[in-house]
Amino acid sequence: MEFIKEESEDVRIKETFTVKNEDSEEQTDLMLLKEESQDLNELEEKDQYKTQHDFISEEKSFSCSQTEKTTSRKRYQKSGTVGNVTCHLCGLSFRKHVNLEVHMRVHTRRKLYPCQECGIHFNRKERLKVHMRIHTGEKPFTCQECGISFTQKGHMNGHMRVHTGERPFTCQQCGKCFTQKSHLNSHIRIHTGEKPFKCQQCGISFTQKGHLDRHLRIHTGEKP
DNA sequence: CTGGGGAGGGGGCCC
DNA sequence: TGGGCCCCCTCCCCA
Repeated sequence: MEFIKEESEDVRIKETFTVKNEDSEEQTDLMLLKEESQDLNELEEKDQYKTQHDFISEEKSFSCSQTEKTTSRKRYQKSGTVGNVTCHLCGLSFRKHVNLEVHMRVHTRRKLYPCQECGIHFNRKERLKVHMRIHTGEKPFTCQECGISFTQKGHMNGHMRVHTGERPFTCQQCGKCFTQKSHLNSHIRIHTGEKPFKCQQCGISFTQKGHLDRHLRIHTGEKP
């Protein structure tokens, strides 16, 4: 599995693809097509129209999950908001040209810093440096309250809420507070009734992806 | 089965 | 360019 972990968006696309196509030979062929398409894109960056056309074809060929693409897109748009520069391949906007250049590596695969341990590529050396802590076990940030250590300072800061009791994320509907925004977002679905994660086998829907994954084990017979 | 919550991986953006 | 902050998403566990 490591070989597909080059970059998160690719992982998502390929994982979705794997679910939808069970013929491994076909997968391989299409994977090659994808590679070729990307190489083509790289070679013909100057030809905007053709490159765009290729990218659209790629989407159709691989039945990339629209929701996953949308999620990915939202993530970029959230940070990039309405920017001055736009990616001609996927339409995402960025405030600064330098951010677009970094983003373009998603399409051209110019992730220059590979992890020697697992092969994941990163667009910045510092990202790789942080990533390497997973392999080295280095956890430079230690909670002074309980001694638990973390690979990232932000994670330690989040952890500190366990001790401080701080719950900065409040549900506007019921007033319940949460330590993490993603947990609030999950909670809000209780009020909206939104259950985006649906079992294709029996139609039962879930508010959290993890709950669907757990449910799927009923069908697969998997007992971890 | 459901909802809540801790922890961790990785990306965007700012300085 | 590198460091840092903040954020999103996911995994997994517990009640």
